[in-house]
Amino acid sequence: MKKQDVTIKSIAEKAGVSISTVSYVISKKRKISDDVAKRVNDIMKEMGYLPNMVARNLASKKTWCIGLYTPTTTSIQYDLYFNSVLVGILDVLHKEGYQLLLYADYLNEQAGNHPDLTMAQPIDGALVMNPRENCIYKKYLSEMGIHHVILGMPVLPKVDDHYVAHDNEAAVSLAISHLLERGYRKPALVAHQHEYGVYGYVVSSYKKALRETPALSAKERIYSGEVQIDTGFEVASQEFRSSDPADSFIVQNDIVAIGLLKYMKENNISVPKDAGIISIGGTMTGETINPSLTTVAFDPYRLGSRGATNLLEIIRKERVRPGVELLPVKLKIRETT
Amino acid sequence: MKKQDVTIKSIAEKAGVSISTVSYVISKKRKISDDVAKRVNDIMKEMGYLPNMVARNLASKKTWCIGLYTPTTTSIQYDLYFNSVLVGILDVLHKEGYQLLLYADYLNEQAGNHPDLTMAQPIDGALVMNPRENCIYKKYLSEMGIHHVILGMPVLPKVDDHYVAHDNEAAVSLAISHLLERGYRKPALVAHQHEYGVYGYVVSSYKKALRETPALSAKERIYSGEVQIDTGFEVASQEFRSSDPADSFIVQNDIVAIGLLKYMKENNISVPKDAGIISIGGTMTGETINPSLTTVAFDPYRLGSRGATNLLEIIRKERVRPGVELLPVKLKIRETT
DNA sequence: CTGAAAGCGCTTACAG
DNA sequence: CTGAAAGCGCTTACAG
Repeated sequence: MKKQDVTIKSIAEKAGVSISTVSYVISKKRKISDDVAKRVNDIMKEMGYLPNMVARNLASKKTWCIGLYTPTTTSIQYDLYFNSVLVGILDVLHKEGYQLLLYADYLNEQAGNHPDLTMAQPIDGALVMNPRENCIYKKYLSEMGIHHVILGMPVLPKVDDHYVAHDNEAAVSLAISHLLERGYRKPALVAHQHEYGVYGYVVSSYKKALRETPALSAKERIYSGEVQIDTGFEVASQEFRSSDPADSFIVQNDIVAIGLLKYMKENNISVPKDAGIISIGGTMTGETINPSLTTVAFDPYRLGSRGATNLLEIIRKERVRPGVELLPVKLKIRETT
Repeated sequence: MKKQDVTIKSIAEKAGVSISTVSYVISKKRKISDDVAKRVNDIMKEMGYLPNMVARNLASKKTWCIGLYTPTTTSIQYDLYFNSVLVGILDVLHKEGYQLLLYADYLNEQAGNHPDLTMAQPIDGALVMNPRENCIYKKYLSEMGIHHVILGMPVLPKVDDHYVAHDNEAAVSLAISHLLERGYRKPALVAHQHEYGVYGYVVSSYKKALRETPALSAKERIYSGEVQIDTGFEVASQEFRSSDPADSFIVQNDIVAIGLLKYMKENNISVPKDAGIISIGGTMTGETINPSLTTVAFDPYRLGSRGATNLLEIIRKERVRPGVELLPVKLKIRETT
């Protein structure tokens, strides 16, 4: 008899009790006499019994699975930010006995129905990382009435959205005041693509700072692009060929900063003397490159663990009101400013 | 009626057919008359019916879930290698309609039973990344008769092990001959910890090269440690304080190389002039640091996708014999040699 | 303290 | 081409 074939029924027969008794021995939801409990437990151990979770889930209407809907695979592939978020989530779920189903965002790329949705395993709740405009997953979760928490800024936060995000507006103003202090006057902004929720916050915070700070050039220099080296390179080449180039760059990602640095090195623009760079939400990558990158640091591990914690509270009905949590950010001055 | 409450039964009633007919309309395992099929399909669409996968899985004894057992969360957190492997896996599973359950390796850290195992959702198969000696997961999978493929070298490959790995032995000899070509004579090796399967291969390949290459110093300089910056720093400080220090380092990871570089910078040891560094299986990290890191490049995306592909073949019984696949490696010369 | 039974929502032989 | 029914392996009211 293979271990997989040992069922609650075979245990019950061998122990001479009913299957409900075995079930209660396992779940401890009912008082069982000591001798029966011992006999059942011994037999379970002896036969290497492991309950079939699919059957349990079907009967109890609980899956102990959480879904994680991540950004596209291309952005996962080069960004350590994802790793820390993931680990934060795993640590919490693991402690509470939940498991993680991972979905990469193939969906928004293409129209129409998709196995990710139609064939999806039932889950008790979900985490949605950086949903884009019209995120199909988010819509699906809402329609299905599945609890979910957003990691990052929703595009248009609704009153009943639960989310955890870093305070991106504060991050931008921190970045700008640091640049100002260092003597830069013409900061450019390289934001994520506009379909991400964070775009609006970052851009408006940038515009506001330009408006309200007389010392800064009023000219808005706003770019956006994918998380890849080329994005930074392209921005730099456009900007430095303009008649009135920026003297500093705020980027939303270390990878983009690498592209900027590459262009500047090739064109003998000295950092931080001729131009400064500061990233928002930088990872270890910014620490290891040369020159090391000044950053407004986020805490992605915390983002993941807080999101998971809030989600579990919602599932357990311990948390009812929309949980909106803004995580603090912190300036780390390094060599590029 | 919430979408979640629409079942096959409610569809059947509304369409005036039996539930088996509805089931067959969905699965297409039986010829259904066009008008019935159309009526059922229309009603399903109208009511937003999505099959309950838990019930389906229980009845059909198939879960469409694959488990991924990864290394510890600490090593995930700083290593982009993991990301590429993950994306390779996801791409394949996604195409074939499988979903991924992610398990981080908390288990080997602690003794005794664990929810990861006892409460595990049933899966159709598993991928085990870099199992360590006495890996409990691997043992569990074998005992349960669950198909699995190892990503990376098993500690002691058994005849019926399926695995996909990079050719680490070839990587080491490639590294050594490159160092030799560059004029280095006293290479040190910084390997992963010995409980990982790859340790033996890397070390023996290193020893063999020293033995068989008269031009090389015969002295073995072998270190091992965790994937973190400190490891490299420590190794360098030990080595350079010895009476006969190495003139070059082969490391199994970019992160460790960063530690080496840090020590050398602080101690005015010039790279590549005074000492060379070459990594094995380097990621984008090695490309972005300064000086950029010479590496024997692996293809982690391929590792993931080949592993997943092989696993699905095994599950479908298209592959019976142990699948052992060694992936080729490729030298990328950059600035540290 | 324990058991017999209904039910979770499907799939799939069996029968026609 | 279609239906009635058994079964997947559990949980949990219901009954005693």
